[in-house]
Amino acid sequence: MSKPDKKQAILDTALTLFVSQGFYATSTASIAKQAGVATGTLFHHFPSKGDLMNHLFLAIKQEFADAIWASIQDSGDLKSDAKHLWHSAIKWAMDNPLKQEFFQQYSMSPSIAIEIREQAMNSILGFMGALMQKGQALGLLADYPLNLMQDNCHGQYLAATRYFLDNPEKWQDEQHTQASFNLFWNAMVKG
Amino acid sequence: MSKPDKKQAILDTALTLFVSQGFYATSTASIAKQAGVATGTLFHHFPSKGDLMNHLFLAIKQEFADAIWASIQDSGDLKSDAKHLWHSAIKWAMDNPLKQEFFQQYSMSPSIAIEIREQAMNSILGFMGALMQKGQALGLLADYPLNLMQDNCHGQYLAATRYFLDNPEKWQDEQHTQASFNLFWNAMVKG
Amino acid sequence: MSKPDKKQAILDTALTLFVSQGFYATSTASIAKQAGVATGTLFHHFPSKGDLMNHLFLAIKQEFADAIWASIQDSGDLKSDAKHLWHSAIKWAMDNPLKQEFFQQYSMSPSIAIEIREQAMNSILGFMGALMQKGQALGLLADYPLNLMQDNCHGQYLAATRYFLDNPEKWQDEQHTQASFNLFWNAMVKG
Amino acid sequence: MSKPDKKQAILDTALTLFVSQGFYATSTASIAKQAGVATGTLFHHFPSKGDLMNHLFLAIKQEFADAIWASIQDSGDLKSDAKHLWHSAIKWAMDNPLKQEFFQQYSMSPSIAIEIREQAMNSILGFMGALMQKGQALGLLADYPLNLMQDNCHGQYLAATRYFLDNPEKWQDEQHTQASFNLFWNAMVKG
DNA sequence: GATGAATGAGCGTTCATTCAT
DNA sequence: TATGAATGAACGCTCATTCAT
Repeated sequence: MSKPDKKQAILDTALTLFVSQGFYATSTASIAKQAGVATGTLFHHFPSKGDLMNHLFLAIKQEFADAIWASIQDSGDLKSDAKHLWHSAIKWAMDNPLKQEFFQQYSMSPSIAIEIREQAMNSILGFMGALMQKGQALGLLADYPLNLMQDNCHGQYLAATRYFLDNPEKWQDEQHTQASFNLFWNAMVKG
Repeated sequence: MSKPDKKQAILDTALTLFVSQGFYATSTASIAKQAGVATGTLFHHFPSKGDLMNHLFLAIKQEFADAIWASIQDSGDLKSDAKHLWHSAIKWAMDNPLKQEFFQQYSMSPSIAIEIREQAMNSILGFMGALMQKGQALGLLADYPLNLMQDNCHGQYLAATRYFLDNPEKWQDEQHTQASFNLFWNAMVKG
Repeated sequence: MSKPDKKQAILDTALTLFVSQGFYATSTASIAKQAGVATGTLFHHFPSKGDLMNHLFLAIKQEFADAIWASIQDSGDLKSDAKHLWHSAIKWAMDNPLKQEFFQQYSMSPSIAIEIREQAMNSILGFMGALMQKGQALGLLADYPLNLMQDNCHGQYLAATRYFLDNPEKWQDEQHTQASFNLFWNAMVKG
Repeated sequence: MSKPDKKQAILDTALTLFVSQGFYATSTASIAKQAGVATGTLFHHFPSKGDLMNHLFLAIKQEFADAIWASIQDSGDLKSDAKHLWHSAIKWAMDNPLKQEFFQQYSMSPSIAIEIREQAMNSILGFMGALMQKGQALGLLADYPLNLMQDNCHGQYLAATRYFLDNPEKWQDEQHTQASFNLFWNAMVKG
C-alpha cells in the first residue's frame, strides 16, 4: 500500500490504548507516537482528544449495527429469529474483542459526551425494541413495560459478552451458548 | 461541639464529585476545598487519590453488603426469599442513589484497582451464588453454569437499578417492580 | 537509663539520615519517626530544620576539636608533633565515619549557614595555622602565604580521610599511613 | 535572526542558579522563568530536574577535560610538564569561575548520580595518574600508592582553586602561583 | 497535509511548621 | 514536655493544544 492512511493509524492506536490504559491515562502524544505520526498530525484530523474519542465510539457502534443488520432474518418464527440475533451479537463481540471491551468500558463512562452515548444506545437497541413489540403483539412475550425490557436486555447482553470474553473457550461449548440464550429469552417469555 | 470528622467530610465530598464529574475530572484540590479542609489534610488521611477511591469503594460496598445481609430471610420458600432479596437490593439503590450511581460508574472502571473490584464483586455475589445453587438442588432453577448465571444476575441488577434510578416514579408502581422481578426470576427458572 | 533523652535521639537520627540521604531528601517527619518521637517534639527542641542542622554541625565540630586538642603534644620536635596531629585527626575520622562523612558532605554545602561553616573552619584550622607559623619561624617550613598553606592542608586532610574511609583496610597498613603523612609534610617543607 | 537555542539558555541559567542557590533551593519554574522559556520547555529538553543536573555536570566536565587535553605538552622534562598542567588547570578554573564553583559544590554531592560523578572523576584524574606513574618510573616521584596520590592531588587542586577563586588578585602574583605549584609538586617528589 | 518545539494552566503530592490538647 | 492532626505554599512534572516551518 502506498497511502499510509495516518488517520486510520491514529484511530486504531487510540482504540488499543484507550482500552488497555483508559482514556485519561492515554496521552495524545503516546497515541501519535505509537501510530507513527507527529503530535500535530493527530490534531489535524481530530480537533480535540474528545472528538477523537467520540469519532471512535460512533464508528465502532456503526460497525456493530451494520453487522447486526446484515444478520437479521425474518423466518416467521420469532424465537429462532431472536436466537439468531443473540448469537450474531455475541459472535461480533467475540470476533472484535477490543471493540467490545471498548463498549464495556465506555458505554456508561463520562469520557464520552452523553448525547453521543444515548444516540448510540438508542440506535442499537432499536431492533430489539421492535422485535419485542412484535413478540408482545403475538402473545409470546410478557407485557412488561418496553423500556424496562430494553434495559434488561442490554444488561443481559453486557453480562453475556463479559462472560464469554473472559472465558473464550466456553464460546465453543454448545451448552454454554444455549444457556446464555435461554437466560435471555426466558426472562421475557410469557408465563 | 461535635467532632469535625474531616475524614468523613472528605469521603462524602469525594463521592459526590466522583459521581458527578468522574474520577479524573475531579481534582484533589476541589475535593479538599468543597470538604472545607486543606489539601494537605486529604493526604494526611489518604496516601493518594487512588487510595481515597479504593477506600470509598470498599466502604460503600460494605454498606451495601451489610444492608443485604440484614434483609435476608429464610422462609422455606425460595422464590419468595429471592423476591425479598431482589427488592431489598433495589430498595438500597433507590435509598442511596449517589452510591448506586457510584457503583454503576466504577464497578467496571480502571479507576479502581482490579483486585479491589474483584474482591467486592465476589463478596457481594456470594449470597446470590449460594441461593442459586440451592435452587438448582431443589430442581427449581435451570442447571446452567453457575458463573454464567451469576454474571447474568449482576447484569440484570445493574439494568434494573439503572432503570428505576432514571425513572424513580416507577419504583412506586407495583406493575414495574413486579415485572422487574419476573424478568430476573424467569430467566433462571427451570423450563 | 530512665530518661529517654529524646533530644539526643533526634540528633543521632538526623546525623544518620542527613549523611545517607542528604539534607533536603530527609524530611523532619522521617527524622521524628525514626527517632521514635512525634513531629512536634522535634520542633520543641529545635526551632527549625536548619537550626537542627547547624546544631549538629557545631556539635560534631566541637567533638572533633576536643579530640584533637586532647591529642596535642609539644615534644620539641615539630615534625613528630605534626605527625602525631595528622594521625590523630585521621584516626578520629576512622573512629567516627558517620561524622566524618557528614563533614565531607556539608563542609562546603549551602545546607549550612555560611557563618556557621566559617566559624567551624577557622577554629579547626586554628592549631594548624599556629603550628605552621612555628615551622616557618624555625626555618623548617617554606615561606608560602599562610592562608594558602592552610587551605592546602585542609584539602589534603579531606583527601586523606576520603581515601582511608573508602579503603579502611589501608588504615592498618604502615606503608599507607606513612605515605599519607609524607604527602602532607613534604608539601610544606622547606626546599 | 539567530536561533533562540532555548536549550542552551536553560543550561546557562541552571548553572548560575544551582551555583548561587543550590540544587534543591532552585525550582525548575525559576530556571525556566529566568531563561525566558515556559516550564514545559525545560521538560521538553530534559526529562527531569535530575537529568538537567547530570547533563550540566557531564557537559562542564567535558569542557574542562578538553581544555586540559589541549594544553598538554610533552617536553621531555616531567616537572615543567606538570607545572604547565597545574597552571592550565587552575587557569581554566579562573577563566570559568561559575563552572569551577559548580564543581566545588557538586563533585561530592548526592545531587548528582554517583555513577555520573565517578565517571567524571576517573576521566579527569586519568592524565594525572599517567603522569604520576611516569614520574615514579623515572625515579622522580615517591613510590606511594597510586590511588592515594591521585586523591591527594585532587584534594590539593580543589584547595588551590578554592583559594584563588576567593582571592582572585593573588592569581596575578607570581609568588602565590609558584607556591601553589610547589605545594603540589613537593608533596609527591622523592625524598 | 505533516511536523515537533513550545506553551502554561493545572495536576497530585510533599513537608516544614503550628497549635490545641 | 510531648503529641499528631491540620495547614497551605510550593514543588516537579504532565499534556492537550498551537503554530511557524
